[in-house]
Amino acid sequence: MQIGEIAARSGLRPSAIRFYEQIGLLPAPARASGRRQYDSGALSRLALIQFAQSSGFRLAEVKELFSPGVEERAVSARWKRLASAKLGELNAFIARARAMKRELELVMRCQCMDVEQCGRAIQRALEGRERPRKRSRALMMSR
Amino acid sequence: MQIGEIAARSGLRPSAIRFYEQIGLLPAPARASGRRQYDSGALSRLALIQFAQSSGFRLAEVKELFSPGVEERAVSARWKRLASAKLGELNAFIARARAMKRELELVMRCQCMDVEQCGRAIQRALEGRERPRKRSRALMMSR
DNA sequence: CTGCGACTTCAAGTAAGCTTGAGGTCAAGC
DNA sequence: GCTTGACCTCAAGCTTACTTGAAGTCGCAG
Repeated sequence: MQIGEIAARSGLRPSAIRFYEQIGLLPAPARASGRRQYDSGALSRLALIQFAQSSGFRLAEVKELFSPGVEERAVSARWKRLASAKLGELNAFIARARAMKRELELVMRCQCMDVEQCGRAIQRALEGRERPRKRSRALMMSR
Repeated sequence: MQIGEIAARSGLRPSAIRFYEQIGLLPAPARASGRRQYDSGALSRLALIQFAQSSGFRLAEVKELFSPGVEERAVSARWKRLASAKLGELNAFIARARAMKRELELVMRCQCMDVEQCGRAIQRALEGRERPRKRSRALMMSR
């Protein structure tokens, strides 16, 4: 299989596959006259990468999943460690999203005519309440 | 008020305030011997920016909130339009996060010893199921 | 006069996960 | 022999919200 075919089969673009190889996520395959030749093992590995990504893992975490340490020789052990950390992140994440929803519901009741009025209103409403010291950009939305 | 003081009062860094001015989010204030002089209106505006951000709006959206169009002259009208769109995004977002949680719970039951085995298992499990055509990176976690 | 701290501008760097572009190679088909 | 299409490498671009760094200015204290 050349890169175009494995790309089509996995639903990824050739550029993404080259990128995975570049960052060490996918082993460099054999070459025939300069072109990458893949086997079905590569396809499974791509499926695993995609699944992990869809479960919320970053590529760096997927990489960690792929690299056996001295301890966790079984991949299941690494999955479990990473997954429970990720579950915590997701919960924090959902909680933050819900807090945003509550703020948005307040916003829906805004009656202000101009930005100045609204700014003062917000300022009064927030007055005395402590401000987070460090700006935590907790959430970024999809495009 | 010089930039250092308004920064301290708003909890932002001077660099962030200059950046807001640069992208047209904050009007350029008067200057005294080259230095920016702010009034309390600027402080309210910063409070509004921070509140909008914490409600999930991007700076581009906040900018839109600040710019009256021909129609929506009242800021409340712009808030409502933006907020209802954002509510939709947030719901999609929470749904995606929950789907991730379900996948993670599957992962927690993994018994595989190595990556190859796990890759094949995932591949079999996903077999026949349609793959999303476009990669939608729906979620990014906080750092 | 010198040093200090706070300010100024402008450009470049950061994270993540790729994509895009430039410029070149290669085998097959006409 | 030439075109076409798929591949190659390497570098740079995209997005967002800033931060960081370099190099310079400013007023005030000592």
